[in-house]
This record gives sequence, C-alpha cells and structure tokens, in this order.
Amino acid sequence: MKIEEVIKATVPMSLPKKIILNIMYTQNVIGENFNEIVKAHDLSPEQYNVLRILRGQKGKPANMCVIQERMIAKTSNTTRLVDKLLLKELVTREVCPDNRRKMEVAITQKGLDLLKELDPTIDNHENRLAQNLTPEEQETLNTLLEKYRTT
Amino acid sequence: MKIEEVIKATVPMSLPKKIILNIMYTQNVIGENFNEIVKAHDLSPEQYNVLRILRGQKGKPANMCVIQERMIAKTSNTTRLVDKLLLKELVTREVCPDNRRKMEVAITQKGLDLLKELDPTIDNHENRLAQNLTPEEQETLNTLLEKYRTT
DNA sequence: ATTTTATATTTGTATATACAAATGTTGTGT
DNA sequence: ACACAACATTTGTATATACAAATATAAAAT
Repeated sequence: MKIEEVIKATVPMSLPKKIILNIMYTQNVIGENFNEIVKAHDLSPEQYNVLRILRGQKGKPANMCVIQERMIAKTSNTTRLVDKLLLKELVTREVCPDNRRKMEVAITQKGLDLLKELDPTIDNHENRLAQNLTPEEQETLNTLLEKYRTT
Repeated sequence: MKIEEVIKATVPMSLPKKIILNIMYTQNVIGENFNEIVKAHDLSPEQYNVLRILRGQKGKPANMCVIQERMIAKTSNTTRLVDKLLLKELVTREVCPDNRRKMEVAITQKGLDLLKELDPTIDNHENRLAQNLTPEEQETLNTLLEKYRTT
C-alpha cells in the first residue's frame, strides 16, 4: 500500500516528504507487531531491548551508559527500565567496585531463558516482513537507509 | 554509519534484523529533528500532524475518525490532541449538525499562519535528509519500504 | 588538601501514550 | 414504539517518555 493511501493524502507530496512518512509509518507497523510479541511475556519493547543488549555482553556486565548508547531510542530512561527488569528478576544490578559511580547490570539465567523462549517468535516476525523483498532488495533497503541518514 | 556501529553490536545480525533496527533508528533520527522544529513553536509532533491533516481538508472540516485514520500513529488520542489545539486557538470544534455523534474540527486562520511559518523549516528538514540520495535512490527507497510492509 | 569540573546515575515532574470502559447518538429488527 | 446493536467520541487510569534538576563519586586544577 502506497503511503499516500495509508494517510489518505488529498494533496500531492514531494518525494522527500513521502520518504519520511513512509519510514515513520513502517516503523509503526513494525512496532505494533513487536509490541504484541513482547507484551505476551510481560515486557515492553524497551525492556526487551535492554535484555537483548545484556545478552550481547556474553556474561560481562554492562553499566548504565553502555546500555544507553546501545539502545535505539537514545532518550529512554535506563534507570527505570532496569528497575522493572530487576523486579522480575531478569537482571542483577550492583555497584561497580572499581568506580562507585557506575552500576554493573547483568542478565540472569531467568532473563536468558526468557529471551531464548522469545527468539523464534522475534526471528519469525523479522523474517516475515523481510520476505516481501528479495535478498538483493533487502541489501539495497539496508544500504539506502544508512546512506539516507548520513549527516 | 552502519546500524551495527550505531548500536555497537557485539554479535553478527541477520539482514532482516538489521533492516528492522535500521528503520527504527532512522525513524528516531528523523523524529528528533522534527521534534525540535515543532517544539520551537510549542507544538508536539502529533499536534503538528493534526494541523497538517486539517489543512489538507482545504476548508472542509474533518471529524475525529477522519483525523484518526490519516494519522501515522494510529493509536494517538485524537480527542486530547484536539483539546490542546483548541486551547491555542489553532482549530475549532463543533458538533456536526447532520449527526450529533460526530464533531467537526477545522483549522483556524491562526493555525494556517502557523503552518505557513513552519513550512520552510519542515521542507528543509525533509530535503536535507533526502539529499544524501540521488532522485533514483529516493524512488527506490520509497518503493522498497512500501513493498517491505506489504502484508 | 581543597575547590572546581566532569562523569554516572537517579529522581521529580509534567506530558504523552495505550487501552479499557463509559457516554451519548443513530440505525435496525421485531 | 421499543429493545438492541453499531458507531463516534470522550474519559479514566496506569504506564511510559522527555527533560531538568539533584545526588554521588572521581578526576583535574590550584
């Protein structure tokens, strides 16, 4: 469905404007599905994201600003996200012995188990959308997005 | 900048996953800039969006569900967005005489003036990002995004 | 050693969002 | 006409987000 149909545009739009609306709307479509998946396991998308980052650390704990800089939405409130994950015992949080300003956050076995349980559904979601494109088109889309946002 | 660098990925990712992260992150970059622009005029991005929709009506008022279906984020609370715009006298809201369930929302001259003032900055923002791509690449990006989210 | 500056995280608060329930109105079937 | 379903919008509420200010620690400057 063309973006003009999605927003039922009444006036013609420039190509740059269409691109922006297209990206915004596509993100929304992705987000809605993603939200449903993680919500079924009592996670918010951002909470899932933090767990994913911590798993990527492969056992090494991450401090708050490392988590922050790896998140997609750079303005998320990491403290409160980690608070929520702590309550569910999906992560641990301790003061860093080398630098008492920093916190060491690590994923627990329970957190790893939850991610493992979610993995197939998430992968499926990612692949289902990408299947609309050939592998070459997928590469092109990826490259164009990166080029597009070059400052 | 490649998406792997943006989120400082420690493990290799599938192409479908990269595309999703790329779209989410690009939307974030766009959104941050856009937010700054409209915030300088005391609007939220969604408030701007409603004004834009109303201008597209060319004088004809729109009722709430028409506004809703033209928005990018389909879960926005249109009532409260219009409340805010009313307070600033950027729109009017009256009960529809033909069907008292419906409301007729229209943009005021003050609203039109505000949009006109914002237009060059918004266009500039849209064009600046698109300039990183050739016109052909812009077309391709647009087409691929639409194909990507085909259900 | 003490003040200043920079860093890391947390907290407060106002606003926004998501989603269910409530309200009021219109259309339909009997 | 009356009951009931469908529709359009609003309201309540819990949670999330954005952003500034506060707190605590460490590093640098004097």
